[in-house]
Amino acid sequence: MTPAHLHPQAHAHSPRLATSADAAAAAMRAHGLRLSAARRLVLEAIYTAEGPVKADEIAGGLDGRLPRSDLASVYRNLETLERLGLVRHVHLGHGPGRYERVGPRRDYLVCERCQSIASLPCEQLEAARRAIVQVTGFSVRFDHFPLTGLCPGCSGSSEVDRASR
Amino acid sequence: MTPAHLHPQAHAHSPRLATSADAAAAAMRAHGLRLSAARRLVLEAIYTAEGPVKADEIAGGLDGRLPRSDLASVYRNLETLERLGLVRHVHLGHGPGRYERVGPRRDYLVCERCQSIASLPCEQLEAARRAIVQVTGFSVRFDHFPLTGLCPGCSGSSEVDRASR
DNA sequence: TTCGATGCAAATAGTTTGCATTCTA
DNA sequence: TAGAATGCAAACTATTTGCATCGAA
Repeated sequence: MTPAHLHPQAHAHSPRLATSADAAAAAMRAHGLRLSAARRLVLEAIYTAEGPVKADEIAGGLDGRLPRSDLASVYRNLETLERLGLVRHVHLGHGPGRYERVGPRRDYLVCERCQSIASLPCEQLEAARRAIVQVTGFSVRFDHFPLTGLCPGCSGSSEVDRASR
Repeated sequence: MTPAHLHPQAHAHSPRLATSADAAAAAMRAHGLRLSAARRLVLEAIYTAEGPVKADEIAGGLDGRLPRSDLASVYRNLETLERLGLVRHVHLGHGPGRYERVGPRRDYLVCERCQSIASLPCEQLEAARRAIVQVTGFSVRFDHFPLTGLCPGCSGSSEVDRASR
């Protein structure tokens, strides 16, 4: 039903996708799965987006950057790709999950006052994780649920400001 | 704003509730709100339960320990009580939120392999929070979304065990 | 020419909202 | 007795599932 727009210059325009598509194709074959157009599209979306994206954003075609697709299939494919280790999902607060490619992991910090989001490579919080394993015995990660709190700006503000919301 | 807090048993049947009910009544009056039966019931559930409880568990009457009530009203009252600072909610993973009384805060650690849950007073992870504010400038808390990772048992297990699920 | 994957619709889980009725202050 | 709160139903958001059809290998 929507075959035509998928194949054009994937190589010229999406270098990173080309690579991931290869990796994906390999993973697919290794598991006896098919690399369908819809599947390729989800991968393309994950690699086109700057950060973690919502399923409905993928289905919506990322603001016209990609063709739209069926939401249920998007979810099914995200699950498949997660199982294959090509994609993972994170939470940046309440609301829908966000999906991103598996790669260098980042931790996300969400300000509960101004909602600003910061992120940084996981390694930078290694000391904090060590402090936690030392006290609790748990080897924790900060990269699935968000770290919430006050951003530098909001934690520095006055009591009056803080009371205003 | 949060006056009468932790008095030991004042009355025979619901010692902790009696106190919280007083605090609640005060907070209600201070905001021109009414302390209705349904509202009292939600508070009673929060103080009866051992840990954080789901809205539908409250509506269900905590396994017969309390009368059942309407789920929508439970949600409305939880929201009200949260606004008044008597209740707060946490997440212990995917799935429904859990509600607990405001009081000494605890952080929750969830094992992503065996699903076991541990908790400890927030203060015990102060060093970790300091490490994070030092690197990021964010003053984070670990008590709203769970800390996930591997519990002592699961992180110590062999590759073979780990591969089995 | 299979059977895995799709697309649509319907189901499910968690939570919120509209509204006529009830009950607290 | 005014209007806050209830209870029921319906809406809503996020996600999953059933199923007939389609298409990649």
